[in-house]
Amino acid sequence: MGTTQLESVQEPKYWHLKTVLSEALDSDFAVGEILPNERELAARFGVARATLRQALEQLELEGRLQRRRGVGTTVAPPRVGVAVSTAQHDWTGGGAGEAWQSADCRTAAAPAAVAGMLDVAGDEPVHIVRRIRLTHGQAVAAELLYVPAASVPDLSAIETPSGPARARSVVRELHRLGLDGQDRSVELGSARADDAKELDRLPGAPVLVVTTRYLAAGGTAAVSVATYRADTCRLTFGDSGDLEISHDDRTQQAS
Amino acid sequence: MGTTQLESVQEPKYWHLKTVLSEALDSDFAVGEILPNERELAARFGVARATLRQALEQLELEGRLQRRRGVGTTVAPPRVGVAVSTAQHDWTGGGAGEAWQSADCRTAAAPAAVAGMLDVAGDEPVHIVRRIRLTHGQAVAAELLYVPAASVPDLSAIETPSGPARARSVVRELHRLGLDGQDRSVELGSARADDAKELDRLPGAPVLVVTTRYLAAGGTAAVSVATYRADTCRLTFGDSGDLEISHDDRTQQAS
DNA sequence: CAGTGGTCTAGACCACCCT
DNA sequence: GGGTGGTCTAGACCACTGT
Repeated sequence: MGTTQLESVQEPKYWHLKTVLSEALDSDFAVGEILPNERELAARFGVARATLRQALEQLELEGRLQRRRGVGTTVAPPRVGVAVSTAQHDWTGGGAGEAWQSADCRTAAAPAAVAGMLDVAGDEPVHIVRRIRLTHGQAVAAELLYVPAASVPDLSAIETPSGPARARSVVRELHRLGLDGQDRSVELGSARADDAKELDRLPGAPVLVVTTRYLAAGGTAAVSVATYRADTCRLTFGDSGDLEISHDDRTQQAS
Repeated sequence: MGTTQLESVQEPKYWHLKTVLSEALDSDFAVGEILPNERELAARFGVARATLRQALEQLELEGRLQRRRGVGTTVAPPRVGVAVSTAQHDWTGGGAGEAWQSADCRTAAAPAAVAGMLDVAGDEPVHIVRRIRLTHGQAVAAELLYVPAASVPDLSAIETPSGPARARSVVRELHRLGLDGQDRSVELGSARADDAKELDRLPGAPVLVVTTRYLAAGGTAAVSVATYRADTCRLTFGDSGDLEISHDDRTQQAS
């Protein structure tokens, strides 16, 4: 019959929804504005809530929305550019409005994967420094810095054996070593419970895991595993001075 | 009554499931092995399929599983380290077993965000080169390389106006410019339909979006937007020679 | 064709935040 | 307490892959 097959394509509903919402966000909403709640949105678009949520999840993954339990869904600001640069390094603390905040230090065996990158046995205890990275007052990353005892020989063992003060001591001693180079890798992960708490996210939230091996005196002086909030961060690797991308670069869009 | 509250903690089922599955993968399964299907797994753990799927999704996000419609769920190999280095660059093609494969070239206006990074007007047409990055025969990244006409003045306009041959010409001309530096950023995104197809993933699959601005002769010579499969890739930024991390570093785990 | 993962529904209850 | 997002269920059907 004359049933014109409009929408002949078999595009998933949630994908189409995401596109529609994405365009609505561009035109009808300001940053920080709160959206109608999920039940109402679902009703408005004539889909089940689960389907709507699938679309919202994608938009959150792309950094366009921010959802908080008990509060609501808001339009997210553009992602923050976070420098993970080579030069102005930074176990010192970093520049401008940014900072690593040493939160704690304990001594324990490193996970096998980390022990393998350090030059230590799997069960040898190392200093484990916990740091939080703040940008504009917001926590954007949580880091575990693994430092073999051999890297900080002058560390006075008598001082406070743990806590923030100890953490700062370790970082200070480490800094005196100088730095020959570093190897770094970035991959996608999901937040462990403790990291999630520091980052004000739910466990399992997507994070960018930056693993750095610091080289000094011909060996591996330390290994850092930093988890950055993937929803709000854009990692920048400056190679020639800073740059400010006027970033309305909406990560990806439907074709 | 005497209902002992075992499992008093309020840990989501899918989270607990993920942990259990993760340990099972470590001990009972080999890379490439196929898991029981979702309906059976769900039954075996006494949960709804949707709940099981939530756990599988997380494990896939962390690169531990690979799911293919019509086939099944298999245990994924460790992530591939993909060099996104500073030195041996690489609009030339790259080293060893790796390569960018120029697939196509067309001329059109760049998206607003890209035009802003280039020094061109939003509606000025630029060369858009499509390239695919192969590693061990597998496509790991799809790239769009935006090249203003001004960057490749010697490009003979008469030659094939589009297609792979044209793409290679543009890259060759670009390479003759030399390189003063580059700014790079990495963020999480979701695959557009066309990228997803190249990467053998479904639309919306998580990808690492690497945006690079190539600097030459005091200006921006080109901008590259490359989307890497987040499930299989670990981006490496070597700063001092190569390294081979014996990487059984399982991105993240429950505490 | 049978079997797989992918999408979708219409409910329910829970954990959290605010007032 | 009322409203929000987060979890979970038990189904159904679809799209794709292999044989």
